[in-house]
Amino acid sequence: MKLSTRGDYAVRALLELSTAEADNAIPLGELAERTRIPAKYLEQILMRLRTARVVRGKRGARGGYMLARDPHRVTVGEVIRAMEGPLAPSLCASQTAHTACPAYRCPSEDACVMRGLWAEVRDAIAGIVDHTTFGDLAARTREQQAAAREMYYI
Amino acid sequence: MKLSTRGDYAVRALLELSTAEADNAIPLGELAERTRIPAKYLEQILMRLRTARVVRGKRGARGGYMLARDPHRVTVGEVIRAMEGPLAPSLCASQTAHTACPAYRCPSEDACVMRGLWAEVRDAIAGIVDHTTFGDLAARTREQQAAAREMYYI
DNA sequence: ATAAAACCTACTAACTGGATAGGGATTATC
DNA sequence: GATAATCCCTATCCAGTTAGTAGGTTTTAT
Repeated sequence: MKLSTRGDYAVRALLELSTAEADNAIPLGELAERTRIPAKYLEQILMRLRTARVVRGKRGARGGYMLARDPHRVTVGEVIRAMEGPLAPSLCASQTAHTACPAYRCPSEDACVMRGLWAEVRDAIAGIVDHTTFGDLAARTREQQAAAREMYYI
Repeated sequence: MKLSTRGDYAVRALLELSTAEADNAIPLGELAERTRIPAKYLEQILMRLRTARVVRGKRGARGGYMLARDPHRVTVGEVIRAMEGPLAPSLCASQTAHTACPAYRCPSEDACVMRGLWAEVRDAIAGIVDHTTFGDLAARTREQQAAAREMYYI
């Protein structure tokens, strides 16, 4: 159930964008440097995120990338789905990309025991990632940093 | 977060073995036929499951495969891990195969916001699959079949 | 002895992940 | 209006994994 680097990179880059000031575009090069993600690879990821309407690009000099919305309105789940596809372990249990069950002995959608289990798992994952926004993550990051500073002063 | 066919096949084959009578070995060919999984591929999967001590093979004529334990003592989580690796979205949040966080800006294990989130997801998944056994699944299957028969008689 | 079966190793084709490369289009600034 | 910075887009490449096939060796019930 591991995330590919694509998903991991996307989340990390967005967290970086979320902690930046609103309406302040960060150029690819700087974002890549800050996150230590290969620039040209990050560019492709940002293209996907743009297609998903999660980020916006501003062209030309002084351009860069910024969140397309308020960080509190961008969920982690939406980003993971954009990068990795549906959350469900099996497409027969997916709400966003449902397909028929591949099992030979699947009695019917409603009666399929495996599908029931995969749907439980999907709901459990979605319950977390769809209710966590980049606004939340940015806030937690700030809290952590404040806590670290306090430690330092003692 | 999708399962590969390997994981899906493994679970389906084990469910088939779980509904069989105890101590009654099912030969590869029959298991493949019942589940409609390519026989030689299923064989490799069963080899892995044997290494994981989930199934046992009985050689020679009248041989076949059977569960190595009572179905109620084989969890879905254990099988998924054997086929797909750790459940956690990132290895930094894995309990079974922990490694350092790959993020450049990771402040520390305990303070890492991303790791916290991935750990939540891992716990949510594990909470389901580690508490669901093939005994449970077999029972649910029998219930469904009984319900289907009842429908038929009405 | 024979046939049925697990066991094991090697191979292959296709796909995916993780990049790298390079050119075209747009825009702020001088 | 030239220029430099920047996004935008497509192509290519390599390595590893997935999904499957093939064919042999060993064990065992009959």
